[in-house]
Amino acid sequence: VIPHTYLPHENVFHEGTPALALYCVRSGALKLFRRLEHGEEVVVGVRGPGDLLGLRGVLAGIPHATTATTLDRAIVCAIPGESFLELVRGNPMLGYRLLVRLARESRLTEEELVERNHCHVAKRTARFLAHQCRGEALVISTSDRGGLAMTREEMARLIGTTPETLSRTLHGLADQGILRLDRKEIQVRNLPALLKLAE
Amino acid sequence: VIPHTYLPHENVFHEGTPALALYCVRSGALKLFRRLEHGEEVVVGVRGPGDLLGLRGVLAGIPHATTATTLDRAIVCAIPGESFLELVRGNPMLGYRLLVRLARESRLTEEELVERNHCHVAKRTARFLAHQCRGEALVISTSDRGGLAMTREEMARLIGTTPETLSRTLHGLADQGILRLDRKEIQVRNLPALLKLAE
DNA sequence: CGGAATGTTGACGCTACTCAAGTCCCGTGG
DNA sequence: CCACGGGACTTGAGTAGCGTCAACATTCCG
Repeated sequence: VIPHTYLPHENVFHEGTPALALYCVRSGALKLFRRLEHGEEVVVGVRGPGDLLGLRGVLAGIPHATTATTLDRAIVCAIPGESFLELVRGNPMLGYRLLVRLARESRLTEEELVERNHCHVAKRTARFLAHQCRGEALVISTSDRGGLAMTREEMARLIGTTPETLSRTLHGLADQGILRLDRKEIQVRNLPALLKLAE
Repeated sequence: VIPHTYLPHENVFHEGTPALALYCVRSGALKLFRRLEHGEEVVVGVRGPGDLLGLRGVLAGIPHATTATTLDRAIVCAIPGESFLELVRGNPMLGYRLLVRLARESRLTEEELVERNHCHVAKRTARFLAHQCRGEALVISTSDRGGLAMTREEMARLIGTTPETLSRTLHGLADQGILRLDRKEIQVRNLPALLKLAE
């Protein structure tokens, strides 16, 4: 119940630590990821305003499965786990609504992960870009208008690939006239085509 | 609340159909899978006794995301969705326990899917085999003792690969003396080594 | 201005899929 | 009983997609 402002690239909680609290995103965006033995970072999802983080750990009484890191400036409220659990136990209607929410969320996560297994990088990239520029045409990269500021490295990880492959993919899209690449900015020139690639 | 016995390879419910009921597995095993545009079948999980199927669809009031098909003979109880929801609404403790269960389940699913993205076929195969022969040494294939009866095709789909690749992988393990392959049966000759591959 | 971080590009290799022969097993029917 | 046919399984050759490594260009920033 205590809002806190995080800077970009701060951890809200860390994989493997006890789930002592749950977090409610007020503004900004965060990524949830796991780290493999290899050290590689696997992004499991991106969350924004209205989303709850760490819910499953708190409910199941197990450590957080993922690390939550801010993508940009974000305001996040921490809710102590114990008092939250008491609240839920004392408030059936809240419990029910959480149940519905968790069911929905769980399905979405499953969908995303299955998609990541079976879609090519080009499609995932198109989807990512389409999702960033909701209806509009400007996205990303050390610019501060419209989209997030992020490096190719970060973008690649969100999409689930490497910077090299992402670079090739983006330039491929640019060659088709779908994007316009300028080191600081990715401009969508042909949204319908992008959406078609994203299917 | 009506138990029903299914034969192997019967569908309990089908992806895309309204989630009118939820199902409780009494005995046997089922696979949950999605079908992609391509027509390809993606197995999302395997469920056994004590597991609930279709929970998320019923709770969220959306169609089933997956198809549930029996792997062998299975007894499954159907619980009408509406009466289940009323039961949950009228029974906070039940709701709370479901919440915990869903949280756990959701995490396990996530883990499995992430693993599938990032482990090689050999490792996933080893894991599958190790999971089948819980501590013992015999598994699978038109035999009826110990494991399930299934074709290479089915096994491949559960592991998330093709029959050809699975065949090569199995014979690779056999060459290392870890397995003994006989058309009707896969025999584990070196369980520790198998477990080490499965990590 | 120089060094570091970031982005781009090329060459290469690896994993696993696809396609296409086979081979083996089994049940069927002559 | 044997020949046959079909399905499951195996094996090989070819290939696609993408990651890795390395060289290079560019920008940022002290």
